[in-house]
Amino acid sequence: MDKRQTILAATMKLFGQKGFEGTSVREIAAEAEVNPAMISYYFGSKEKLFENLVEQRAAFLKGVFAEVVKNPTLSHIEKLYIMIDSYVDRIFLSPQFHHLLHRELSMERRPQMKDAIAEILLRNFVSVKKMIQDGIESGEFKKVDTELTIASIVGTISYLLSSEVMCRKMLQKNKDFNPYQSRKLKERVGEYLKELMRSHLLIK
Amino acid sequence: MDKRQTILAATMKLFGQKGFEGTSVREIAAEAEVNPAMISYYFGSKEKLFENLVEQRAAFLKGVFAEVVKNPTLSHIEKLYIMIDSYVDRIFLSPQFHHLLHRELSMERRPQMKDAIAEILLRNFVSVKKMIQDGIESGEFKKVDTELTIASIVGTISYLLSSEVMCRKMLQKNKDFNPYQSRKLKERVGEYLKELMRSHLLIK
DNA sequence: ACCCTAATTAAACGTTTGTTTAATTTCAAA
DNA sequence: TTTGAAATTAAACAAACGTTTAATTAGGGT
Repeated sequence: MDKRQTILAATMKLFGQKGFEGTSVREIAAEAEVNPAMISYYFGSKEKLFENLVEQRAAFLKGVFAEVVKNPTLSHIEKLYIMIDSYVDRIFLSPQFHHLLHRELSMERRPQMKDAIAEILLRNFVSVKKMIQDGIESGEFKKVDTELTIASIVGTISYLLSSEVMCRKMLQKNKDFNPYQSRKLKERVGEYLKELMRSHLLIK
Repeated sequence: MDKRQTILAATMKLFGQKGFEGTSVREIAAEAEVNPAMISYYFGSKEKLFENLVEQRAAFLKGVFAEVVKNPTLSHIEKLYIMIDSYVDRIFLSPQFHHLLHRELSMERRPQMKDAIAEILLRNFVSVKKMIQDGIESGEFKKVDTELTIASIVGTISYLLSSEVMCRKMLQKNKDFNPYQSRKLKERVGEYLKELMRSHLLIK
């Protein structure tokens, strides 16, 4: 197996759980079952390792929204449904990576990294925004605050999944309920957001 | 002046900016202009210092929602308006503390601290939930997903303010725009959320 | 079988970490 | 003025940190 990938996987796990400064290079090495020196050898430094991780994961989340926007056979609300499902899938797929990005964003260390992350998170922002504005111009949607509407979509998912403890308490679930792996919850969030957006956007 | 308070203020600033593990005791001491040993002297340890900080701030954010719910002269949507304004005020007042709490929540260190934080954040959750449910039973509100509705309110604000960089990029503002201190933005978020909740909750 | 480069290792590097120690200063009560 | 507890300090502590070094191993190309 590829040792670089093994290290990146261990890094993802530990940075996700304990954050960048909360994780030591030695911990990562132990998790990946490699010698600590291998991390410097392959990545140069802990910080470069972080950059590599974000880069790799970001490439994974390539934006496919641009195509959806252009599709002429779909109504605007149908396009939005696709985007909602896409967001829900994405965050449920790797909530820890999502946390990692937002944790980094909310801190005042490594400003260049913050810029890169904002770039990644907003990659699809433009497409969604354009789509909603098209919907408004076409008369299908009400004249809403476009930017904040997007914040509501992503923010709802993000807040709900901000931690397993929090999610369980909010939804009054018992301890063995695993929010991140619950398909039921995922569907519930998707359906809720679509209903929210219907009443928010569609002209009665 | 009270040295304990000086240290707590410095801690708030630095933990907010760089996180718990990202801030050293010596940095805090320098910021507060005290000897590093004073932190152990007054608080015992860095972790206890953190607990003291959260405790102090949490007391500051005491829940006043219970009274609002009982008030018979207000309609349910009016009660919700008050709660929305309260949330907006709260997060805009000290976004860095808000970040600090959520950062800690999203990490798997110090589980007891996580429980305490979830407790604080959900302190008003029950009141809001009850209020929405009352609104549904009285026929004023549609039968919505109560828990996720609350997640939308808090999540929207939280996501928008997740970082100054992010906020500026989302709203396409220039570099000298300070989101956290913009009264205009605060009002915009409040108005947006009220409109969102009107269309989401009120029966046409 | 030889060679060379890449991979891997244990050990050590110099810093920085949170915390403690032991000595000193401060200052109000006696 | 003396006394004693609280406050404050500089220095030192051991442990952990990210990283480097220097030596060794591995393995395909010639």
